[in-house]
Amino acid sequence: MQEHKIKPTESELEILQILWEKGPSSVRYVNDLLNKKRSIGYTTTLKIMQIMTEKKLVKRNTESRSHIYDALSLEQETKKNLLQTFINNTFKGSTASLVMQALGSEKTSKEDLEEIKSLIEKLENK
Amino acid sequence: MQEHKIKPTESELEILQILWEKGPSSVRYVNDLLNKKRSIGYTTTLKIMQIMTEKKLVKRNTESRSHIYDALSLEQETKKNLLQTFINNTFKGSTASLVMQALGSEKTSKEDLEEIKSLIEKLENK
DNA sequence: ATTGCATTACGAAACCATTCGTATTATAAG
DNA sequence: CTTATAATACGAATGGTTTCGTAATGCAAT
Repeated sequence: MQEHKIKPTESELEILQILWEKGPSSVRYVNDLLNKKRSIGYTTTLKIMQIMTEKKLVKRNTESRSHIYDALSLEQETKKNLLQTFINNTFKGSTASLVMQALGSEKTSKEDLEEIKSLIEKLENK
Repeated sequence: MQEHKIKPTESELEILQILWEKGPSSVRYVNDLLNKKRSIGYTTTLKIMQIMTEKKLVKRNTESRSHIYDALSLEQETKKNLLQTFINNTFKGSTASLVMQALGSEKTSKEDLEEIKSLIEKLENK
């Protein structure tokens, strides 16, 4: 369990997503991946990851020449927190409003709709 | 249709929610409502609303002594944009992931679940 | 050991949101 | 008209993110 609310910034979240997906990584590796999406300098990525270390969003292994960073916050936990904050700010705390808006305005595949429907049915039978 | 992406800050969104719900309002009125949730100075609220005017998030009528502000962006449109950005940043663009996370980790009432289910069924029959 | 390269460390600049103190202005009451 | 009150205008401080230049450092190859 975390002490403080985990609220990564957009840049930090970008990096966390990479660490969650790829596992422990060097700055070089993360920066290369980021640059496939947008232009960002190496030292910028480094700086953000150093700050993330101070904030305990990641931990780093400094044994080898190039430090290896690993996410400390869990993907699920973090997304859950971010989502809760977002629902509170934007949909006045109503999960249903969020879901209606999401499904209503976005194109979701038949398979995804089916999956969501069965989740709902599972939730209803509890 | 808007030229630029509408991205109100948290404070601005707080104010927009009030304007959407209550209609055109004075700074005094908005500030009083805000202070039911949290402590915020009158001139702070004023300043934010002035900035929102510059950003064209609201328009203001300066005819009377106390200016009356009105939301320029539509509630639906704005929330849709914010949601899309959030899904992109946090759920890699997957609406289904967002919905699963939302329904899975939050307690949603039976009525809401039913409503969502019938929305899904309506979407499936198109 | 020296050189060259990649990495980390440091610090500053630019930008933006938030906050509020103070000054100015308009209105209403007397 | 004068004064008190309430509103707006202005500007500045604060705090945080993002960005990057430059310096220092470690490592590997010669």
